[in-house]
Amino acid sequence: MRADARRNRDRVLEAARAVFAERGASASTEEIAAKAGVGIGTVFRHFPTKEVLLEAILLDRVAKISAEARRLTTAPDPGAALLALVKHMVEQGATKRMYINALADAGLDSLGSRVGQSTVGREMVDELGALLARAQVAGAIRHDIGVTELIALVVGVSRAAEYTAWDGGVLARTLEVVIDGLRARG
Amino acid sequence: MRADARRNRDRVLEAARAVFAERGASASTEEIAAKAGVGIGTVFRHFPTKEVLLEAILLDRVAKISAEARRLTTAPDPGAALLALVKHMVEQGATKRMYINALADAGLDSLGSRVGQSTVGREMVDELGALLARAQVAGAIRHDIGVTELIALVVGVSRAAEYTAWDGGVLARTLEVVIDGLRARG
DNA sequence: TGACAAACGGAGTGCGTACTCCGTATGTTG
DNA sequence: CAACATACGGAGTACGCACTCCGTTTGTCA
Repeated sequence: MRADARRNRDRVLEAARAVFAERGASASTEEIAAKAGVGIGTVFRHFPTKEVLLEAILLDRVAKISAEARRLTTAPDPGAALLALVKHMVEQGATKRMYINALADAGLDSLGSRVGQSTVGREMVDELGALLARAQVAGAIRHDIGVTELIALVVGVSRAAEYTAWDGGVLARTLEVVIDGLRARG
Repeated sequence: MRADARRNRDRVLEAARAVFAERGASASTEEIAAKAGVGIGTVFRHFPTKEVLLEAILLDRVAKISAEARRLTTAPDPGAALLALVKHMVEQGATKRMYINALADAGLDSLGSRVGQSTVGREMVDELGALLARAQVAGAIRHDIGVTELIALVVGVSRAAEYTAWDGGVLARTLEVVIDGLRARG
C-alpha cells in the first residue's frame, strides 16, 4: 500500500469520526472529504459505501467499550465496577452520538444489525455480561435483568440526552435514578 | 371552507399520523398523500410545509398526554398515579415514535423547539410538574428530580425501545428499573 | 531518473424527495 | 341550472446527496 494512500485513509477515518459525532449519521460524505482535506473520490475508494465507513467507526467504538469492560472484570468491587462503566458509557454517549448508536446496534441480534452480528459486537456483549453476572453474584445488582436491559438503559439515557439542551446536572440526576434502580433492593 | 376541503384535511392528518408513527419523521410526503387517497398538491395546500404537518400532529399528542395528566391529578394515590402515567407514556411511545418525539421536544426550552415553546407544550410540562410534586409530597417519589428528569427518563426508555427488536418482557423489565429508581428510598 | 502502477481530485450522474404550478373538476350560491 | 370561486391532481422543478469515471498526479523501484 502506498504511503499517501495509508495517510489519506487515516485522515478520512479521523474526519469521519469528528463529523459523524457532531452531525450524526446523516452527515454528508462531502463534508467528511472536505474536513479530511481530500477529494470525494478518495473517500469512496477507501470505503466503497458510506455504510462501510460508518461501520468501521462503530466497530472501533464497540471494541473500546469491550476493552474497558474486560479491564474492569478484575476490579475488587464488582458492583462499583459495573456502575462506573455504566456512568462512563453514558457520559461518552451524551456527547458522541455514534458511540451510543454502536452500542444500540450491538445489543441487537436481529437481521439488519451489522455491529450486533460482528465478532467485536458479540465480544462486547459477552464482556458486559460477565461484568454484570459478577456484580449480581456479589449482591450489588438486582437479579431480574440481563445484558439487554443494561444496554437498553444506557442507550436510553444517552439518547434522551441527545435531544435535550441539558446542563450536566440533569444528566447526572437522570443517571442517578437509573443507577439506583439497578441496585439490588435490601 | 368547502366540505371536500375539510374532509381531505382530516384524511391527510389521519394518514400522516399513521405513516409518521410507522416510518418515523423521515417518511415521504408522497406516501402520506397516497395513504390519504389525495394528490400531493392537496397535502401541501393544507400544510404548506412538511414541518407544519408534523407539528400539528405532535401538538395533538402532547395535548392528549396533558389531558391524561390532568385527569390523574385528583387520583387518590399520587405516587401510583404518576408511576401509572410514566408506564402509559412509555408503552405508547414504544410503538408510536411521534408520541415520544413530541414529548422530548416539549421538554426543551431551547430555541428550535416548536412544541416546547407552544402553549400546549408548556401546559403539559406544568401538568406533569403538578403530578410529580404531589407524588413527592406524598413521599412516594424521590425529591431530587424535576419534570425535566422525569421526561428524560420516559423519552430515554422509549427511545431505546425504538431501536431494539424487543419482546415485551425486556421493555417491562427496563421500565421496572427506572420506576424503582424513581421511588423514594426508605 | 525513467517508467509504470497506484492513487488522486472533483465534475458528472442518478435518484429520492420537498415543494410549485396550472389545467381540470367540484361544491356553492343565487 | 348557470356561473364562479374554491379545491383538486400530479407532472414538473430544484436541490441535496451517494456514488462513478477518467484525465492528471504521485509514489515506488529497477
